[in-house]
Amino acid sequence: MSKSAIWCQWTLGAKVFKGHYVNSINEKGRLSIPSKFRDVLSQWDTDHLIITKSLDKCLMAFASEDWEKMERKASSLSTVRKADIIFKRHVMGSAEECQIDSQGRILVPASLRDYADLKKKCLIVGIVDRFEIWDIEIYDAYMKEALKDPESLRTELAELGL
Amino acid sequence: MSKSAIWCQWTLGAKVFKGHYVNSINEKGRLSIPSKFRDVLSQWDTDHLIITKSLDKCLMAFASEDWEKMERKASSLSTVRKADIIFKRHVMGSAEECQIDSQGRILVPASLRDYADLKKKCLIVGIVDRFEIWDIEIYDAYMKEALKDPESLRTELAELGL
DNA sequence: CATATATATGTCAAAAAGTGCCATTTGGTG
DNA sequence: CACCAAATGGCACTTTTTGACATATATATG
Repeated sequence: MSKSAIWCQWTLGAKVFKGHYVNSINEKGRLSIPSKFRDVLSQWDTDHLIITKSLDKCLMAFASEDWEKMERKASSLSTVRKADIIFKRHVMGSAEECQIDSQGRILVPASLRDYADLKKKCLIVGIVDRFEIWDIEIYDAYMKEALKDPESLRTELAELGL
Repeated sequence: MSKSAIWCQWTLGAKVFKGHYVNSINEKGRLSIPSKFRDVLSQWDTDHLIITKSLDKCLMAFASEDWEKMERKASSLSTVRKADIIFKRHVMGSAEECQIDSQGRILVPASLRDYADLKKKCLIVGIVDRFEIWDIEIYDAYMKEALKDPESLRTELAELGL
């Protein structure tokens, strides 16, 4: 499937994940999914998410349709090439299906909670076809670092036509 | 059999092994299999696993159906080529059948336990048609090393369209 | 061959983790 | 300010995991 085909899909009026939300996770790992995001999910008529580790210290959440695209990509990766295996172990291996309960919450599995070091306040960031879950302090520190050298970031992005 | 044929099988709603779980192995080598994985096994209507050594310092576990695929592949390997023989000795030769008990536990045979250096906390990683069992410290060290240069990993993966 | 030692298995119970439901709080909107 | 929807907190209940202990089986040793 070409990239442009995917892109078309998003331009045809489909709802996408966007925006920043700060929600709290409790001691047992329950976290409310922002209602706007539940709206987005409802267009796939699904009440579950696939949650997995990002390469960054945060989690990624997908609707199952989009997760399957990831799986398809992963299945074409090598079983011996190092980068490929690392990706499969880390990203594919840690994926878990999470049911959204009647009050719009999920239980974030313990190992994922630990990985992203989710404490209390979580930042939920919509990124078109998926969203990320960060511990808010970690996110703040990360962005502070990322924006420390804004000029070279501008240069890189400008090269991409932005 | 082509890769795409295998892939089709997974898209037809079959449950697959996925997710990271941290369980403890006791002094006698007993280890709980995550209940989600037992669900996956139940679709094959089986209560035993084939466990063997990975090329990495961890174990691999298969449902018997999928193990047979491995055996078929192995039987097509050369009897004289070095890599083939090593693979057969190491992976096929060390395979053991483990019964899941009424509480969902297996006894990990001593030789395999030693190989993977399983101490207390084990990480169990679902990888579609099999799962891996790691000592958690070894896994962390492995991933830390693997992710040490995240930028080049990102670059490599980006080249694959990820 | 009898005995000691280690290894394996079965069962029980405590502890930890996950789930469902209801009540309260929060925050936005008219 | 009153209303509504969204988010959170609390509690009871279920399932899963773990630890402990007793019994059984195997292996080694004198």
